[in-house]
Amino acid sequence: MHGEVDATARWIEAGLAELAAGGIERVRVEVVAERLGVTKGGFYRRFKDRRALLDGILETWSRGRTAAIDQQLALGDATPGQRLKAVIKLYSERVNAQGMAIELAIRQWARTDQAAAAAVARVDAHRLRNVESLYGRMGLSAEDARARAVLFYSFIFGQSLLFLDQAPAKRASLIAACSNALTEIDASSS
Amino acid sequence: MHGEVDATARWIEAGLAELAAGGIERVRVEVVAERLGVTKGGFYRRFKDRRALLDGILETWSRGRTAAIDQQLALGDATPGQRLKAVIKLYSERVNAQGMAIELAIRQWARTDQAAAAAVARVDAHRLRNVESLYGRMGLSAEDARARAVLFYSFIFGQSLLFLDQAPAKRASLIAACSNALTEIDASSS
DNA sequence: CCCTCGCGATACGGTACCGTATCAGGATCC
DNA sequence: GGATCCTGATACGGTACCGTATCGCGAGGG
Repeated sequence: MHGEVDATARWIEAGLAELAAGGIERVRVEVVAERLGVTKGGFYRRFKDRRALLDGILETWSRGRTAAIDQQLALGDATPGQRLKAVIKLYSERVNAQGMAIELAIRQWARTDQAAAAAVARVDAHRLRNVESLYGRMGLSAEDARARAVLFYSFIFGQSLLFLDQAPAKRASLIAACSNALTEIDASSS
Repeated sequence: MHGEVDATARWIEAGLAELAAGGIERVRVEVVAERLGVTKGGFYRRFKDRRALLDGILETWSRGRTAAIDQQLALGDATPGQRLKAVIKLYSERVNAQGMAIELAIRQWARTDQAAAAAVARVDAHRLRNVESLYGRMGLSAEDARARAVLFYSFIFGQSLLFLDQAPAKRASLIAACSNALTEIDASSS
């Protein structure tokens, strides 16, 4: 009986780790196999080819991301501002370096791969809808909420591009300042 | 006589094009040679190895970026707000898709390569200094100006990650809205 | 007019990877 | 206790690339 994790999932997991470590180009069948401590013998029994692994990675990633958003949506009594700050913290904290590395690698990959681009678009739509509604609840018009949501996520991804090696302390205070700027609403909308 | 462009520069130029098209992993000696319409025969006469080409690419890129900033600094009678808007426009316009593709590819590369990380850090420091001083001239404290500059560049890179395929019209209006938000200063700093 | 020399083409061996085919060793079923 | 599977190891041919060595050609200098 298969009391262990599905072996297919293990291949995908290892593929994601490799993706985080060196981009999609490093997700090679034999390299991932070595990470798993096996040879590629069993790979082609579960996956048609390397591309099938890549598609599995995309599927797992996009499912996980949208699930995380839905879960974050479900926490009950936080104000919109608190939730926005929580999202920024979630994405900018050192704990999540692996997740952000995967995110960036997939986005880079999406520039030349249709399937990856579709997965990213799906996840982004989910994210923007969520943050947009938070800004809406803070009193912004639909249009302003949309623009603010775009600015919000642009910041989240942008800051991870900007701080490649920055000292954590300095980085934290800068992010906090931006976090404040992004979670305040002033009445001076044009 | 060598009336043509330096052949070394041509290799680097072609390498940058390949970098934009598919990331650093696609910058292969034989691939770049094909783009130039030659074989790799002459390559190893000018470059020690593939790594030397990559270093040349970094050098050319970082020099070009810092030069562009200095030049942009030199335009005389624009207000800080106008200059900030001009920078956003410069980076977000479709014309510059190639430049942005190079930028993102190098940043992804920098996640696993020391030399690339150093080049990016050099260019970023130059950029942040410039934008920071513009915000300073608009009346922000040094600290606030710094944070605002970080937010500014995070947005610039983030939006290029966020809009992989978006319809240009929708994209333009969203960027305009963010552009306004980033170039206005209100007195409500904490 | 030949000699040399810089240049790119060609040819080569080596490596890392893909995908296929085949094989051996345990579990499972009868 | 054998026949049957399921699984991962091994072995193979093919491709794309790296870096080196060699060669032929055309341009200048004597």
